[in-house]
Amino acid sequence: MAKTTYDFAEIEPRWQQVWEEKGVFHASDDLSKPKYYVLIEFPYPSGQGLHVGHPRSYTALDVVARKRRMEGFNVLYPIGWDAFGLPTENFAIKTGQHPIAVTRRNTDNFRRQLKRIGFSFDWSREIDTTDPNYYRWTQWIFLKLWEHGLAYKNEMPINWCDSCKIGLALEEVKEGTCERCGAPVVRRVRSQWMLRITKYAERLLNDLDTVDYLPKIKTQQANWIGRSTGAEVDFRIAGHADKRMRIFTTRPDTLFGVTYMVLAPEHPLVGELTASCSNPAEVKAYVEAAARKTDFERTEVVKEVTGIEMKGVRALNPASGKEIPIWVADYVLISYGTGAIMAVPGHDERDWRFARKFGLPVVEVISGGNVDEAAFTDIDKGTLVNSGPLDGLKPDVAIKRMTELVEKAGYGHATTQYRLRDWIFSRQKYWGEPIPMVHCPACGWVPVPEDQLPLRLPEVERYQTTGTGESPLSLIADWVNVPCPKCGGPAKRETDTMPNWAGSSWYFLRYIDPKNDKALASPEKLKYWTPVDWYNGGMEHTTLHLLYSRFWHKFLFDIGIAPTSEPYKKRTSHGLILGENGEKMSKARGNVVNPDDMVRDFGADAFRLYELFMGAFDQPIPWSTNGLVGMSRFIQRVWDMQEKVSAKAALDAATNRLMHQTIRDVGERIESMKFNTAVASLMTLGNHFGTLDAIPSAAWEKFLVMLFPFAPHVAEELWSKLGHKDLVSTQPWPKFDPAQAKEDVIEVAIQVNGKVRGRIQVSSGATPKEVEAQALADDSVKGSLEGKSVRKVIVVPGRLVNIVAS
RNA sequence: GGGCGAGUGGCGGAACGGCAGACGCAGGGGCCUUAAAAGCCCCUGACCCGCAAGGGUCGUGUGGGUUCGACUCCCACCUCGCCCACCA
Repeated sequence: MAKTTYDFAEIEPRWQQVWEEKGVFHASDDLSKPKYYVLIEFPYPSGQGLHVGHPRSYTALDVVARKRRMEGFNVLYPIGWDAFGLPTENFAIKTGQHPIAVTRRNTDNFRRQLKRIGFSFDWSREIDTTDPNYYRWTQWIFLKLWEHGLAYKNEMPINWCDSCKIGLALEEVKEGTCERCGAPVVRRVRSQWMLRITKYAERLLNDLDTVDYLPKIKTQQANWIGRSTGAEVDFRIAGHADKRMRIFTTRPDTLFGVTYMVLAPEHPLVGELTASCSNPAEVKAYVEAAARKTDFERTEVVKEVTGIEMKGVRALNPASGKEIPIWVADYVLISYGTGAIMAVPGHDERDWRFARKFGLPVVEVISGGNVDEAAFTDIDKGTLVNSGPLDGLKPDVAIKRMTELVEKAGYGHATTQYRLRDWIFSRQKYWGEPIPMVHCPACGWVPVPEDQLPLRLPEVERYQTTGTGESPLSLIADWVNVPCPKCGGPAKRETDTMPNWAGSSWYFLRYIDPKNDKALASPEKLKYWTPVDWYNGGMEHTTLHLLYSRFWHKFLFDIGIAPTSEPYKKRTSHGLILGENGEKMSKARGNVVNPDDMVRDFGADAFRLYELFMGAFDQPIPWSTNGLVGMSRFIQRVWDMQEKVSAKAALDAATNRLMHQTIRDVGERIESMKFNTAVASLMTLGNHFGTLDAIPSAAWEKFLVMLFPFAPHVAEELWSKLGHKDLVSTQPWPKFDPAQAKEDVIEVAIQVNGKVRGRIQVSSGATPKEVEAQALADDSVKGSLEGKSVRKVIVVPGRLVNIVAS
C-alpha cells in the first residue's frame, strides 16, 4: 500500500457530521448514570470572530469531557452565547443595523468556526442570552431579588462623557478618558438599580473554603471582598451635642494618637457644619472642586494631597478628651467605611504626609520608631505609650483592650468592614435585558407581573444615545407609558437595562434544561446536574463574573431553586495567548491570528494539538504558527504508521511497558492540566512505534483511544480503518496496570560527591544494599575515589547512588 | 504602593529535593531524487583538552543560606507580565 497524505480537509468534516448525526456528544437525561458537568465560559460573539485564545480553554476541557465520557460518565459539555454587549450596540449605531441581526450574524460565524474545530459540545443545548426565552428567566431572577429586598434604587455616580453625552461602562473608561473620543470622564450622579451583594460578602468569603479553586483564584476573590476587622468609633463635635462623627478604624489601639479628623468632601456632616465654621466659602469651594475632579485625578498616585480645615469646629477625642481640628480632604473616600477617618499621623503614612504638609501635630503612641522622620506602622513591633490605660501593652493586645473600653463607654463597637461594594445593576443602553419594573406615582416601584415575562426589548428607530444619559428606550413613548400593574393608574417603565454580567450569572443552570418554559430548569434535572464539576475560564473574570455568579447562585439556593450553595466545584484558569511578537493580540497591533486560517492550512487536529502543546496551560504563551508544523508532521507520521499495524505482531515487553507508562502519564497529565506533556508522552509512544517493524494492533488500538481526546478526527478515521463498526469515541479509557509499566532493569547514576561519574544497570528488584555494593565495585568510580575514604553512601532507589568521600 | 505569576539552549518549553534541557520548532550533516519539495537517519547548551575514541570544566536572573545533593526549599535583591490601587 502506497503512502498517502492525511487529507484533513476531507476526513475532518466527515467525522464531524457522523458525530453530529449520531448525537455522540449529547448529554443524556438518564439520571441514573454518574454525571460530570464540564463548563467553559461561553463567548461573547464579537464581529471579529473567534480568536486563537478562545480554543485554548475549549480544547483543554474538550479533552477532559471526552475522557470522562470514555470513563463512563454522563457528560454535559455545553456551549452558548453571551450576546448582549457594547460592541454589538456600537456597531449597530455605526452601521444602522439592528443588534439582533448583528448578533445573529456573529453567532452564526462563531458556531461555524467552533464546529470546524471539532469540539464535543452538546449543540442541542445551545443558549443565547439575548433570546427572550432566555432573558425571561434573567428578568425573573431580578424580580426575586427585588422581592427579597436585594434590589434597590440608589443615587450613584456614573462615568459620564461630556462630549459624547453618554454614560460609560467601566470598561469604556481608559485612564480617565472616554475610550471613543478621548475626552475626560467626569462623574455624574444618577439614580440606579443596585444589587445587595454585600449582604453575601461573609458567605462568599467563607465558602471559598468549601470549593476546589486554584489558590490564586481564591486569594483574588478574598482580596476583592476585602474583609477587615476593626471598630466603629463615634467622635462628638464640640458645641453640637446632637452630632456624631462615626469613623471606622482597624487600629483602635492608636486612638490616643488621633490629632485631627478628616471627612470626605461628599460626607453629609460637611454641609451640616459649614455654617458653623469661620471659613464656609473656602470649604464650599473645596467641596465643589473635588466634585468636578474626575476619578482619575482624585486617585492619581503622584498627586499632592489636598485638604481644607473647617476652621472653628472641633471634634472631641473620646480617649484623651482633647479637642482636635476637622479637615475635609478628597483622599478620604465616601464609598469606603463611613466616609470619615480619624487621623493618626504618628502611625499611618498618609496621615503623616498630610500632617507634615499642613503643620498638624504628630503624637507618638507606639514606641519603636521615630515619628519625627516617618510614620511607624509596624503592628508587630513596639509598645503603647502616651495612651493612659494602654501604656506598656503590645499593639495586638491594645487593639482588643481599647475595643472593650470603647464598647463599655458606649461610643463604639467592634465591627467588620468589607471592601466589596454593592453591584450597580443599571446601564443606560439599549442592548441589554430590560429591567422589569414600573414606576407609579402612587405606588412607587412596582414589579412587572411574572406572567408578563419576558418583557421584550421593543423595536427602536435609532440606537443612538439620547444625549441626556437616559437609555434609548426612554424615547419610545408607547413602551414607556403603561398602566401601573398594581393600581392601574398611569405609570412609566424603567428604561435602564441590565449589565452584560446579568445573563452570564446563571447561564450554567439553563444548559441543564434549556427549553423549559415553566421554570428556569426543572428541579430534578438541577438536582442531578449541579454543581458544575469543572469550570475553566480567564483570570480576568475572577472578581466580577465569578463572584457575581456565586452571589446569584447562593441567592437561588436560599430561595430553594438551586440545590447547592456553590455553583462550581472546581475552578481553573488558562493563560493568555499572546501574538507572535510576545505582545497582547489585538487588531490595533496587527498580530491577531485567525483560527480559520490555521484549520484551513493544518487541519483541526493539528490546531487542537498545538493549542495544548504550546506551553504550560496556566502561563501566557506567544503564538507560533511554526509550532503547528510539528503537530501536522506528528499526525502525518501517525497516519503513515497504520501500514505497519499487524494483528500477528507479538506485543513485545518494551512496547507493552511504554504503553502502560503512557496510559499512566496521559491520564495523570490530563487531570493535572499538564496538557503539553500529555501530548509529549503520546508523541514518545508514537516515536517508539516508528522504530518497530510491525506495530502490534493491541498497542495501536490503545494508542488511538488515548489520542482521541486530543486529535479526535484522525483517531476516529484510523479506528474505522481497522474495520471497527463502532466509534473510538465510545471506547472505554484504557486501564493503567502499574505492574506492566515497571522496568526490569534500571539504569542508575553513580555520583561521587554529587558529580556523576558513571552508570550501572541494576535489576528493579535489587535492594538498596545490593545497589550500593554494585556501585562501589564499579570501575567508573575507582579513579574519583583514589586516595579518599568513603564517608557515606546515599542510595535513591531507581535513581542514583551518591558516594560521599573525602 | 499592594496582590498574584514568571525568569532554564537560537526559540516554545520538560524536570515527586536525586543524571538539567523530555517533547517540539529552528539549524547542521547524510540518504532518497536528474533536481527540488516531502520523507527518513544522525548531530545540535557553552567552553577547554585530544588526530580520534574519549575526557574535563562551567552552566536554570543575581547574591547568600539549608542539604550528601537545589531549576526545585529559605532569606535578600534585580527584571518582566497581569490584576488591584489614597480601603482608614
